[in-house]
Amino acid sequence: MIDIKFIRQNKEKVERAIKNKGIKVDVDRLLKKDEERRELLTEIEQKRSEQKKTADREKAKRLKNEISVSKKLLSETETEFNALLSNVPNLPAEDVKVGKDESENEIIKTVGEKTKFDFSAKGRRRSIALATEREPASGWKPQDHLAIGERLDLIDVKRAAKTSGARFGYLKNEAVLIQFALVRLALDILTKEKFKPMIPPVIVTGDSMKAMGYLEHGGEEETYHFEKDDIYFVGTSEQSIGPMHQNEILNAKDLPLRYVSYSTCFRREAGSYGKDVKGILRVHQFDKVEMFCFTKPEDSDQEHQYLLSLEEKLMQLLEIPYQVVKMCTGDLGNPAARKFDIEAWMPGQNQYRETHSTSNCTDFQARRLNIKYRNEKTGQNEFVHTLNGTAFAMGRTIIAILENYQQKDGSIKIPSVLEPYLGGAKEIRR
RNA sequence: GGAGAGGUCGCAUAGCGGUCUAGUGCGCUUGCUUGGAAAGCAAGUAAGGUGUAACAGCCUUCGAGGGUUCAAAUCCCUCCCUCUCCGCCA
Repeated sequence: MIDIKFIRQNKEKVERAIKNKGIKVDVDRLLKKDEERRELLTEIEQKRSEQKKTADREKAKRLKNEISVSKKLLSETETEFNALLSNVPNLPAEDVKVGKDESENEIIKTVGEKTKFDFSAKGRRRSIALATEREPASGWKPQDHLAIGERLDLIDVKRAAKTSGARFGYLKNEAVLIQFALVRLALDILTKEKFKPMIPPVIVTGDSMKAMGYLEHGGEEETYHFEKDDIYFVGTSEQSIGPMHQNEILNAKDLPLRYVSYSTCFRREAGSYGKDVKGILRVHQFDKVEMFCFTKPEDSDQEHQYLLSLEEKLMQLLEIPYQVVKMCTGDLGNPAARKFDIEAWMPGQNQYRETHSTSNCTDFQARRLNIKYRNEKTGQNEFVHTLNGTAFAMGRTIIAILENYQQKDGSIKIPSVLEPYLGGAKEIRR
């Protein structure tokens, strides 16, 4: 949520931000409702004050009726006001490029060479950085994760379709062990960085979900919503970690407050029919290790860079080539002021695909969640900033490993950083 | 799922139609006192909105929402949550 006072004083700026995010909100009407709302409020407050003071019962009764009429008007006005206000997205940060959609995102960094498959040394895969000399042997093409997964009995989407429908998958055998290895690796790295490990609820109330800012502008369609109880399955554990401190005033000395949480994530993937239908790249359910931070406002940009650096560190440990993409305004989403994605090179698809995402949501979520800290300098309670970032999204990271680490003989080399977590296993072979 | 008890200012508690502008204790802050500390004494001690140059003022909030009343922490209704006992269960 954006501060209504800020909108009053910066109308043009807000309208430009809305336009740049590719969203429609009637700011004029919002401001009109704001004015109406305040007028009614003043009127009611005056009458209430009078009503309290008067000793005349007749007058009190008359005031009571007048107040009740105005209150009804006020409640209607506020309903519309709130709806309009919650549709105002977070403002993009100054340094974010104005752009229409993902086609205008900027690639700001590329790390590692696209994996080349040099099989001249009989199935031994060279390190990513060095394996640049040769083209693949003639007639040989890297397989995609589904082909690999089925051949090595690691992934089963056919049976998942039978039990659960489209866009589900069974992970099997070493794929499962790799998932838990990735979880351990992420937790080991991040607990050293003072992140508190969490396993959160994957179901949250409607209020929590709304506060995180993912329901507006079509977001509702992306969620599994159980209307009977007004609860949602989370699409990411961010939606469960953020609301945890709802209506709290955090201790300034505890900031930045960092959590790393492991949870299953649920997405309806409505509107993505026909897109990424192969394998487990885009599924309704996957597990993810997620970072979430609460910071002082002045620290959030630095924290954002820090989250990005941790994501990169994790990818570098896996030795998977990737690029860092900075989202343009049109691809930021509702709550984010700035967002970076990491896209891993996926040889089976011959393209970079998103595996990580990190956003600085500034005070947008904190306002709705009412999470503050005491600013020692001003003596005031101020809203904190919230940030989130992927540590590992399991399915996609496993895809990246299978596709980048495949050998000519059909086996998969285990990334060396994961070996200790897999009892020293070095490869998957059948 | 069944039965019962309860949710009040950071914590603990009182209040059960107007005296609540929510009392008291603890905690905390400041001052006095002290060589310093403790104790003692005194004062203060929420959030939000509106408003203001800034104060002031005014309004709201006793789990949430509705209702009764001139007047609600207090009465009524609905919902949420917590605790105890029973049942079921990984």
